[in-house]
Amino acid sequence: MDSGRKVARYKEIADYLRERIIDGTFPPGQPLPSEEQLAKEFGVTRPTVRQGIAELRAAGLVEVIMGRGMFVRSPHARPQLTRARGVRRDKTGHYTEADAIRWTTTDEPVATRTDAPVALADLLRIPPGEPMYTYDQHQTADHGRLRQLHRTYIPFSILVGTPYEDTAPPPAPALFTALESLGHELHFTEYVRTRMPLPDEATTLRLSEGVPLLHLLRLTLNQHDRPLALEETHIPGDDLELSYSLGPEA
Amino acid sequence: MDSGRKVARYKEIADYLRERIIDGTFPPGQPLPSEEQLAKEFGVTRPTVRQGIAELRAAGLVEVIMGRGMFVRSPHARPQLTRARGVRRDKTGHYTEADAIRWTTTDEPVATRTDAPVALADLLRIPPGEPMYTYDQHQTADHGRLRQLHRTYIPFSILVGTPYEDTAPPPAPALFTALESLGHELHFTEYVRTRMPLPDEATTLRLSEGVPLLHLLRLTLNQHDRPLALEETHIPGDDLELSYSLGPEA
DNA sequence: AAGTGGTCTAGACCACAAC
DNA sequence: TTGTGGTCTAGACCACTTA
Repeated sequence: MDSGRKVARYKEIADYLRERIIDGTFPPGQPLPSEEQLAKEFGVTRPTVRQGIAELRAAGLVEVIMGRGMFVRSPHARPQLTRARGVRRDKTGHYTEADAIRWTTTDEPVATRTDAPVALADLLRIPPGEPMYTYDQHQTADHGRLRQLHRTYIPFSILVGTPYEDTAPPPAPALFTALESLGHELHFTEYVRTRMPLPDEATTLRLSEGVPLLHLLRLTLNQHDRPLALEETHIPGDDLELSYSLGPEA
Repeated sequence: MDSGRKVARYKEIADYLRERIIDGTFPPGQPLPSEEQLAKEFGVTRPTVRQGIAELRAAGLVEVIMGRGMFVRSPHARPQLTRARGVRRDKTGHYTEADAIRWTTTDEPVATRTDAPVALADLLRIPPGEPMYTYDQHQTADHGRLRQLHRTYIPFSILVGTPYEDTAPPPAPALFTALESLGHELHFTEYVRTRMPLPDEATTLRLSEGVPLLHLLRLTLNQHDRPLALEETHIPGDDLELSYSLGPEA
């Protein structure tokens, strides 16, 4: 007979630990009881304990370090960093990022030719399969504590009849200065999505378990609302926030 | 001897399924082989198969329906909905949301009095513990397909010496019209974060496993950059994206 | 009734980290 | 060497869904 118990034993264990993590009884960084310990206390076997822990790992509430133990994370804490999203022009008219982070690109960026997949072609309002210059950059800053994957897409069709027809323009944000020199007046739309990372994304961005990523798509448009370029950025979703300034619009 | 094998059996199973989900061999909605089936094919026991599946669930790649089976989700698909973030003023000068979604609030919103926790006090630049009017709204739209949790915070100190000292102002966005009538010129800053939901958040927002949530904080400021109010919104992170328009700033 | 996933036991052996 | 988590077996029984 099992009717007396409504919740699974492993869920009781997960709830017990989660409550104390949320209410601060177990503060961030604190080592939690070992699996063996919890198994004894709750009168269950280790696999049952592990099932409970798996729930907390997937929720980003704990971090498990092999051979050392299980430690409290703090996914609800105020993020360490706020990244202002936007594009500025300095006194000389050059475009820079609003957050002024100085990225180091691992592996010098090289322009490659790719054909637009439907999802991107849609945003850029070009036919699917149309060739684009593509920069793929794995960037780090602050001594490796900040990481992001950044891609710049520029359709060939934007560049025909310009000095950049044969020599690729630079990746963003220097790209914007180049585009402006072609007579475009720029504005931008940024799209924000979130999802869990794939294993390789988790590895390159050094995401720990239960940490989602932010997926940004920034579209560059000219004064006729024609899409000129697209950037795609993948950012770790923990410990940072984005900020946008919203003026009231008429 | 285990030396010949580098990767765990359950990981092989997860990789096998993940690859085929990503490359489209198993399209969204497709039922995947049963646990029993996979156990037989890979020559392992069911718990091992389940460990592999747990990984895909946590990544939002599959959805398991009790008694029916396991089905492919599509967390990488273009979102169904784009929500333009921002605040507009219509012809009569009233403030409205840029996305023009017509929310239904379950349980009529009631202004309650709460004391500012440090995190919010910080943003509002008021002392921690200062009293605030608080509206807590669980909103749905599009026949329940859209859901969000929305909170509006207004510090008492903003309202002293105004007609709203005794009668609470309305929640946002009607709040903005009220604030403007007090002589404030408004602008806004929005902060975007992401994290995995807590169990109760997953329940109220009807999030399936492996789906992160978006956490928005929108600060209302006046012409002297004084914070007037704060809104906190929790939104499901799947199947929708936010959009922001970025003008180049000088 | 048959098929699906959900929970749990009671072990075993391994890999890694710290002492 | 000891303690930690990581992997896996070989079952058992239950709850839910569909036919």
